[in-house]
Amino acid sequence: MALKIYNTLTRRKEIFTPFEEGRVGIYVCGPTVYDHPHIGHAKSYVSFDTVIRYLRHLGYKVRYVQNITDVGHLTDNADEGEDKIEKRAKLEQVEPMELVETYMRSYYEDMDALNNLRPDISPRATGHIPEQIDLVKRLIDKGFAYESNQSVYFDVSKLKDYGKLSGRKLEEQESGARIEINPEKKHPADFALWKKAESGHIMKWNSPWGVGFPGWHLECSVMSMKYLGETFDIHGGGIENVFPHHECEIAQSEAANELPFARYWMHNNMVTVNGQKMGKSLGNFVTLKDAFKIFSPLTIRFFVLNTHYSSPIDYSNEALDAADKGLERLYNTIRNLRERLESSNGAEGQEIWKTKLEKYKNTFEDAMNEDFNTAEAMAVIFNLTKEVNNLLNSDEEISKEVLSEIDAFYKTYGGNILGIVPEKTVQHGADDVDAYKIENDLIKTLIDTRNELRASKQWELADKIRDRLSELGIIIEDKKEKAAWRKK
RNA sequence: GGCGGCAUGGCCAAGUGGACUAAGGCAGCGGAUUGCAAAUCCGGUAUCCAGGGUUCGAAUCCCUGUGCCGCCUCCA
Repeated sequence: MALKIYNTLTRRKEIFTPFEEGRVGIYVCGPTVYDHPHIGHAKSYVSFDTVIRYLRHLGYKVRYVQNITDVGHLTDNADEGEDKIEKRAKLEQVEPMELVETYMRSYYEDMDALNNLRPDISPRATGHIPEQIDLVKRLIDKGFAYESNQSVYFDVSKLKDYGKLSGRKLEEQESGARIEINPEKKHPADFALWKKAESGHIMKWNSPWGVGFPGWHLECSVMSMKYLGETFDIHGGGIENVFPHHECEIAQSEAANELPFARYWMHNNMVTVNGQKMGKSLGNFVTLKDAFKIFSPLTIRFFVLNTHYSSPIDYSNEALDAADKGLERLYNTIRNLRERLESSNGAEGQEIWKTKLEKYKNTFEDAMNEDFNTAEAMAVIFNLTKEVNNLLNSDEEISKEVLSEIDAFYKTYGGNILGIVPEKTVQHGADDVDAYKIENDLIKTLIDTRNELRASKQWELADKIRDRLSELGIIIEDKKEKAAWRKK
């Protein structure tokens, strides 16, 4: 079955065919780094990370470009107001570039924790000013842009299909409904390609039109075409950026190149917090650093992937608790499986499991092929998990081959693709023998003592040890062969 | 005002015309297992916001209504 992607441009699910055989170029709008990343970033970048992981699984050679916006675009109405980065830099009394560095590091720190693979190229807007100026020049030369009071605007009336992504028609827009009309523009929908720097503006560059800075749609056009070509496969971003940001990117790029820009547009939906929209300007956002204090990053990843990328999710402690427990159950099984694998000593393989795993692989891929249906893909993993538990609980001997094939399934599908299964199941367990040697030995001693008590039916004392350990966050499980323990 | 989306069991959430007698997770209930637990397994639990229509057949398509949300300023 072929991979299908919902394309915002055509408003339908389409079979994905790359522009160049075997290769995929994908550009995803990155963050503006003027604050710590929040839970909305987690949704967006976990979703696209999974897309990239899956494309690679299918055998494509993927080039993943995700920009860092380090020029603060403007705080309030269209093309007016203060620069966000400068504003924040003033507040923190640092250089804008110092601020950018701090939050860029913070961003990668959190993305790494979420187990997102780093993009192949992370271009920064300030590193591509000459290219941006070039594009503006080309647009002026072609008659798609005009200079006005040392700023340059894109003339939307010159582009006949402006609005094709968002489905807007110029004449339907109620101009000035929410924003002041800028008298420098010919048409209210015209957007800035280059802005004149007012006095006091710090981040500014020389240009043919005077000292200024680039308009906020420009960088994405420039950097995507520089690294992926004038026409490339997938452009991703948040749904709130369909208009105006992505619409303007298309306008600029296609006007300049006279070629189609991105072929597939993918938009992920938003995060609400306790039912309310979360937005930077609303100030109600949950930073990932705060969320990580309560929930593990992989729990958040699991939570995100449990809903389709194009659906909104509501962040709440209850929802995260549920995700945490589900993930824990999965980890329990994988830990048990791996323990069993270590102590297993051969026996011949059970052919039936080969067939079963084949079936699970196919259903998993069928789900992912349907526009990256991660929720369904995870259901496949849980269905398998139930069967694996049955197998592990049964008295029959299990071959090493079967155990390792199941483990390989978890590693590939749960690990490489979904990114929720770690190589080693350490974080809820006691597998990391070296790092916790004393801890491990102490607990083992207690368990041995307790086993002696149990052997002589001194239940009260045995239970007391179990209860006390439980208070310390250590769960003891009495099994047939030996008692196991794990962290809560 | 314009454009777009959503409404599925107690909660979260897949499914978008026919093996749906509706996946999966969480919670709860009954049972198995256990010295008791934990972990695990088994079982029961929804007719898909309301009304109308199309169809041999609809959660899935169309219309109307109700409710919620997003975009039209920056935002992932």
